[in-house]
Amino acid sequence: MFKALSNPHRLRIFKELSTRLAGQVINEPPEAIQNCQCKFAEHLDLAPSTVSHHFKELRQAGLIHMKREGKNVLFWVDDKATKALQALLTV
Amino acid sequence: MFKALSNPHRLRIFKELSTRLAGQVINEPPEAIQNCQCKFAEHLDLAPSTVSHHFKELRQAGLIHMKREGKNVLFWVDDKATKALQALLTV
DNA sequence: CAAGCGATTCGAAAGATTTCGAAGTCTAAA
DNA sequence: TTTAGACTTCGAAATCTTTCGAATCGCTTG
Repeated sequence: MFKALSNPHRLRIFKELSTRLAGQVINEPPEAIQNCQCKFAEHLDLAPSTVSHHFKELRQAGLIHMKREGKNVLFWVDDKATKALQALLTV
Repeated sequence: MFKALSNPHRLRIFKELSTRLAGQVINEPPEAIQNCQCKFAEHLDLAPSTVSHHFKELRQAGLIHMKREGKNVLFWVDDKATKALQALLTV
C-alpha cells in the first residue's frame, strides 16, 4: 500500500478518486462518475499506457477496484483503505 | 511519508521503533531504550552504512527524530505521524 | 462486419533506489 | 593523546521504477 502511494502520480489519482467519488454509488452510469483513464492521462500529462500501469499498481495494492462497463472502465476506491488513510491525506 | 515507508526495511524499522518505544520518555538513558543502529544492522542483515541511510530517509520524511547522546544516537518516532499511521499498521 | 474508442500488454530506454565497502567524523574511555 | 565504538558520507554497482510507443484486446456503433 505504501509502495503504491509512494509515487506522486498514483497518490494524486487515488486522492482524486477518493474525493471525487466520496459517497457515490458504484452502479451509477459511467457518465455521472466521469473517471475514465484518458482524463487522467491528459490531466497528468502522461501516456495512456503509463496511466494504465499506475491504475494496475493501485488495484494490485488493494486500494482501488475496477470494472469494465462497456468500452470504458469504472473505478472506485476500497472502503477500508480509504478510511484508514483518511486521517493522513487530510493533514 | 509514503515513499519513506515504501521500503520493507524502513517500514520494519519504523514499526519496531513505534511499538518498542511506545510511551517511553525521550530522556531515559540509551541503555534502557536499546535502539542503536547496529542492532538493526544485525537484525536486518544489512551493512551499517545502509541502515544509516534508511534512518536518514525516515528522519527526512518527518517520521522519526534523532539526537546524539554520547557515542550512540537516540531515536524516537514522531508523535503525529505515529497516531496518523496507527490505524493502518494495526490492520 | 468494419471502424473507432478506450484500456492493456510488451519491450526498451531513462531514471531512481538500494546496497556495499572504504574513508571520515564524533565521542568516551584507556 | 591514542584507541575504539558507533554513526555518517561518498562513490560505484546492481536492481527496481517509470515512462513511452507500438501492437493488441474488448466493446460499441455505424
